[in-house]
Amino acid sequence: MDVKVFSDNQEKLARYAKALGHPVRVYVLELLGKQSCCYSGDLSEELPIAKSTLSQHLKELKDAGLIQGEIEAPRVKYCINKENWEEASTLFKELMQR
Amino acid sequence: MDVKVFSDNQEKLARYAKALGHPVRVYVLELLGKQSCCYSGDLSEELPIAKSTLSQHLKELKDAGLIQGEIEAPRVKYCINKENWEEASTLFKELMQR
DNA sequence: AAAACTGTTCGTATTTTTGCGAACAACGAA
DNA sequence: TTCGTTGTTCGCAAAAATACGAACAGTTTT
Repeated sequence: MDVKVFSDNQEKLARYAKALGHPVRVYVLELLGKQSCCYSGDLSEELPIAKSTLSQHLKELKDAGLIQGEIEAPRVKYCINKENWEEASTLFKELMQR
Repeated sequence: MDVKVFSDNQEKLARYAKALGHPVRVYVLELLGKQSCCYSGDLSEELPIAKSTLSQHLKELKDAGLIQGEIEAPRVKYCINKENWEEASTLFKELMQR
């Protein structure tokens, strides 16, 4: 049976927050707030982490639904997943506005 | 020397987000948004987790600066740490508003 | 086709998080 | 002072997160 303890929104918010819970991922999302899209390679140059590590962080953001990747020739173009981003925004707003 | 890669705000935001990255902690903060304070014992009854586990979650929120605890007779009263909560609110708002 | 470029996946190691029960500490009540 | 209540801390175990380099896969360039 399994009684439900947390609301969907609580679970979702926690999931989004968790995805935001690392400086690298905040960095990426902040960048995507400013410039609509970015390439993994550019990030790799700015950040002092191995590219495999960066790839994992991007995967986390993707799995959480906050970004989406699009293959573009040799590279991968990342941008915000607008729908989920707005959902996250709403959830955070609801929580914080008091 | 250690060159700085992330801004203070990025680090702070990640820290706050991390603290929000668990349903139990979201639950607590949501509650504190509605009712100004709460007691660990009440939470313990509503949530299906051991009291030691709850205590740890509260400690995390405290360490992150989002709540503060005040000893009140036999119990402990928790409430929002207003200053930091507002800082977190601002940081999230800045990130999300686009 | 071979080489170069870009990014993911794999294997591994380390650290952190999550969770529990038992033991403990602080306090008020009997 | 002894007992009960409340909540934290300790010790432990299991799971997840973080990070790296090596190997791999898909394209494009040569």
